[in-house]
Amino acid sequence: MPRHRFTNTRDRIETAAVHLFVDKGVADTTVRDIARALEMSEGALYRHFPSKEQLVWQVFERRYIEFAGRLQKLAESESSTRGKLAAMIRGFCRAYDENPRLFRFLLFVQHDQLGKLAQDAPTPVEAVRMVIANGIASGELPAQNPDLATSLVFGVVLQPVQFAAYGRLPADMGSLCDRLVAAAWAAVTTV
Amino acid sequence: MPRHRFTNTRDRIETAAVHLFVDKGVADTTVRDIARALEMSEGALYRHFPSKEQLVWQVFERRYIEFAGRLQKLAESESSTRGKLAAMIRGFCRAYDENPRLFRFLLFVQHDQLGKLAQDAPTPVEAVRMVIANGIASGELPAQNPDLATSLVFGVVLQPVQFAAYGRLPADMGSLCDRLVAAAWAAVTTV
Amino acid sequence: MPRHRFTNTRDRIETAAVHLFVDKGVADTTVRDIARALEMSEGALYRHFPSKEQLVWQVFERRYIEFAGRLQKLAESESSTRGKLAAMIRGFCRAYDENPRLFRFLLFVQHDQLGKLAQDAPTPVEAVRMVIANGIASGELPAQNPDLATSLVFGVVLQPVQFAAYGRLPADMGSLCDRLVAAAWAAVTTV
Amino acid sequence: MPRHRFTNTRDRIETAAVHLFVDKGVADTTVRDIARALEMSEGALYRHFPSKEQLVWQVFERRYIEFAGRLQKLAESESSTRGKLAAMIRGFCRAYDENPRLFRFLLFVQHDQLGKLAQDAPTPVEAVRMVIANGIASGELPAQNPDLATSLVFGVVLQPVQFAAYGRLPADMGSLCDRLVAAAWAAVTTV
DNA sequence: GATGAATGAGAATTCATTCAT
DNA sequence: GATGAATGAATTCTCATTCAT
Repeated sequence: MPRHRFTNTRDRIETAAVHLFVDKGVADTTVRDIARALEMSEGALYRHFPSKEQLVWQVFERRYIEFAGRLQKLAESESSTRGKLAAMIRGFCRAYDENPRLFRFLLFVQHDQLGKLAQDAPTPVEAVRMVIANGIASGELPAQNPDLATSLVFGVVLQPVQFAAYGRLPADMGSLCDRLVAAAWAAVTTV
Repeated sequence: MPRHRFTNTRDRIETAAVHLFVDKGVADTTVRDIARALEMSEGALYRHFPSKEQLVWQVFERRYIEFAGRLQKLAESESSTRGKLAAMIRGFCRAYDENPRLFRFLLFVQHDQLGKLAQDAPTPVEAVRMVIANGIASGELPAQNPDLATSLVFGVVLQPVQFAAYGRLPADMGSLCDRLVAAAWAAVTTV
Repeated sequence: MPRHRFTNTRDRIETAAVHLFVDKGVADTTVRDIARALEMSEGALYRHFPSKEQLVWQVFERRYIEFAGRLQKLAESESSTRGKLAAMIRGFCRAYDENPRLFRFLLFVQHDQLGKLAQDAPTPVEAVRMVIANGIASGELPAQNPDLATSLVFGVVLQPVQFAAYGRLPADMGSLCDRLVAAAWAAVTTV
Repeated sequence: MPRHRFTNTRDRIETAAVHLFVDKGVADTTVRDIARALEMSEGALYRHFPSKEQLVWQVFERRYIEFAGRLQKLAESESSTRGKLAAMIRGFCRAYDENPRLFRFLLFVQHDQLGKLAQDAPTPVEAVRMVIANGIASGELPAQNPDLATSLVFGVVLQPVQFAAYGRLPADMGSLCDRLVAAAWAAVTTV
């Protein structure tokens, strides 16, 4: 039985790559860096992905959509708008705490990768926006620009993540979660 | 007498560079790109800055500290914590509207450049944090972690800027400003 | 299995580089020149040494110290001062005749590279100086400044090498060797 | 009356250039370096010489031939071969002590410049060689290859200069001069 | 499946030289 | 005569990718 059925090489590559991408930036991480981190030859890496660019993209796409799905599920598990938002924010915090490096990777490369997503791909932004738009429609949230409200929720959640990354806040998002829920709710209900 | 008495070459370079850096990212902007944009030889650029790295850094440092000073002044022009925060947020919106590209440049390169700032250099983060810490001390704001509160303010302001950059929100921050003030205040007063 | 099991690439590079360095000077030899001489890409060269500067240095260091060791051994094989000096001078001549280009390379780049040698690295100069200092101590040589005497020996040996390089003397040092021994001995015994 | 009739700009340039060439090497000395050393613009330098290459060459040629002439005169001032050689060696030492930097410059750039000299240009080597050839013809020197003898004289004189340049011998050649005369004579009379 | 040398297309940077003012 | 910005060619070095073994 091949060993790599359990120690999936592809996953090891992704993990090492994400690690380096976050530490040094994507552009400053060379294929050689990744190979060395894995004690593997450069050529061997190309058996697992077609190009560096594709590696970035594939990791991003998979995880980004996976995360969007998770948020979607969490929203569906609650009935009220407030409950849905709270659940999603908790999902953010948990995702960060589970794998801060991956989370930061998604944040950092967004700018370059977002444009490549299929037009109709599920995204965290869409998931949150949908909940907010429905909340406005149902009267649970005051009338307002749903995009602006969505950006406020993201800002309230992601900025603390950035601060944590720079060491200005403790690395543990879970401990801040309740406060973020409260702040986000306050922000979107105060027009 | 210099060739261009009125069109300062250094400024032209900075403007063109920032333009390209925002569009393509710093790493993907070559010195040749900048030279072409200015219809100037690559070599000529090096009369005006010693390296690409230094160009990025010098633009960042000058503008970042300049902006920090502006925020500081705005805070001092008001007496209440709420007034100070409102003035600063308006300062953010105005700065963005005056030169969205420069603002986004500062946002994008922060990550790499922040560490190079002198330890005691004034920063926007410090300016806001000081106002919040004082507000907590004076009782105008509820007791809370001032760093977390600072991050909430930044999140509420900067995330809409990002959305605007992606076209999800109108480019004009001025029109959103009052709402951002209200949201930020709500976020930092809801513990 | 390496592409060339028997034709060590590193050695081929060193040989070609030395060849060019001697012909055109180090500064006027480009990495491209070396690559072309080897029918190899420039990039490929960098697998074998980290920079042009290091290539020069590594070739110099290895050969220079190797040669110093050879001289040292030759000196030890004789008991009298005269015998030691004669053996060393024969070593010079033989080294030149074996690989005139390498010898001239060492001569030419000395000036820039000598300072990089470890303080205690064995050098040809030290080897000769030691023999002379001992000869003075034992009375085999008249009392005199050992550094000056050392320089006389080097002058008597190396200047003919230079003349040979310019074509003013036959390329074969071996044929001049006995005369050089006699001249060097005369120079250091005539105070 | 123009100032530069006395403070000849051309000479100032040559002096500064030689200084830098010896310190850093010709290739590593930029035109900008020279301009800065003279507090003069780069462009202005080009009024005084047509190219960097020509600057090197012109300094070399002028001084080299001038020096050859000096040696020639010194040889003519003596009647015996021994006297002629002694006078010339004293001329070497004096030339070095007068301007060690210039002397070392001539030594260093020889390799590249010698080939550009007119075939019949007077050189120090020719001057010495002529004296030796005549000495052999007249029987004052034993029969021998005059080129080899010439190289011995040069070696005995120039190697101590090199040692002085590296700090292995005192900078003052004059104090070594008598010894060098004796050593050179011993070397060319011992066949 | 793996290796790592080799490729080739740039990238940043330098610098002698020119030239408008 | 002087200035110094500008040019443009060259140089060192990097790196994603390929491929013979």
